[in-house]
Amino acid sequence: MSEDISQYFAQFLPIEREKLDIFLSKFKAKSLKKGDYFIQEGQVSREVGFITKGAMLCAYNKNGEVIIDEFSLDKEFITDYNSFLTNTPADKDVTCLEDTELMVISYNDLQELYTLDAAFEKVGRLMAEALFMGWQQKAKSLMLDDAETRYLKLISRRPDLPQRVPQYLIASYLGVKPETLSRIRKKLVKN
Amino acid sequence: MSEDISQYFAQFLPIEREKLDIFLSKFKAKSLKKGDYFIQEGQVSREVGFITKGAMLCAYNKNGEVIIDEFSLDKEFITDYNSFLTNTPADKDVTCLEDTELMVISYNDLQELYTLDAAFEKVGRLMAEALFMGWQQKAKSLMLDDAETRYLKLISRRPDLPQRVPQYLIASYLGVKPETLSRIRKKLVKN
DNA sequence: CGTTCAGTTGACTAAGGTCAATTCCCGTGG
DNA sequence: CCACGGGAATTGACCTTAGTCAACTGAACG
Repeated sequence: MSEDISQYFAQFLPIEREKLDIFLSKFKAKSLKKGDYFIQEGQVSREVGFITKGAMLCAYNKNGEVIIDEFSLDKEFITDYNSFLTNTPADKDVTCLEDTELMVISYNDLQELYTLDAAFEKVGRLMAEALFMGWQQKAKSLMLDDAETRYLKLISRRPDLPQRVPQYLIASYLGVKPETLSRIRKKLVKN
Repeated sequence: MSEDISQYFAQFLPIEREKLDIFLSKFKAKSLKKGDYFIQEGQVSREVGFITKGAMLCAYNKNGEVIIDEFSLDKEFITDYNSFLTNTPADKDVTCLEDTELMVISYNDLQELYTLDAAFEKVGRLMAEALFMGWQQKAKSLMLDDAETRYLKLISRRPDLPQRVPQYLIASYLGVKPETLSRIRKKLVKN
């Protein structure tokens, strides 16, 4: 629903209803089934998606091995921004862990909005800044935290994750093997 | 010199000379000595710096241990963007590895520019997008690459770095101990 | 009921960390 | 000009920790 996107923006950005409606009018609904690709490595990502319902997975492929970059659940934006912004092939896969409903906006529509009104340019800037700070936090955690700490942070940030995704994918996200995550969890319940 | 900033923007952003001059007029020169702080953990960063000459170091403090986040050399922007953008205390130190000359712009001046003209808003968006993609690349490398690969990437990206900074700081950047970097280097020359 | 696959557990291995000793480099002062 | 001192870098011996491999358990599904 468009209302979900409205609420998402309202939480961090004051924008007039009228302009918000123009913005929302550019989004189109998209339905994907569990296992479907939203973005495939090597192809250019030409749209940004907003997940209204469902769960998706960003993953790198390291010579055969799947490395989870991020889980994206309801009420989040998703794309390969690098591919989207620079019109170059994506370096990751984005797939659906569950049947997923999206609202998508195309690159061209977004650029058109930017030229239309400085308010949209500002939305773009604030979103880029927010994304940027999120990635910075992620890099910081990768530099400073061990797997156990990152596990605890992940489940506190996304408490429903263990119910929705298999544990071996969480292990991949943490950068450890499933056996190691199993041992981390065992140690945690003992304490 | 202002000209360095002009060139920096020219390389990735078309902006009219007139507007660029307004932008540049907001920058002030700042000189720091080797060892000086540009940003101190716990204090709010209220300005963005552009290094015209010198070398700086972003570092986290992990209970006493220094963890290098990034080296910043000539012709680069620098601040704790998270602190700068959200007006919250910085979570890292930024110090000078060498005597350093900067051009700095304040948060208020930057926000004023944003309201002045959509062109500035656009500059802000493009810079945020560029920063964002840089951090994404960094996180990707932290997830996928081992210390040896990250070392090779670092010295190919910044060939002069080994001459300018001690090796134990590079080890810290790579997330390994000085002994380990020494062994990595030994192995590399043998091959 | 049996197959399948995720998750757990144990034994072993390998890679990086730790600690200590030694060498190298460079600036300072005799 | 050379000797010395101190921090950086290297090297070796040992230890800790996560990875590997294999066996086993358990829940889900036909």
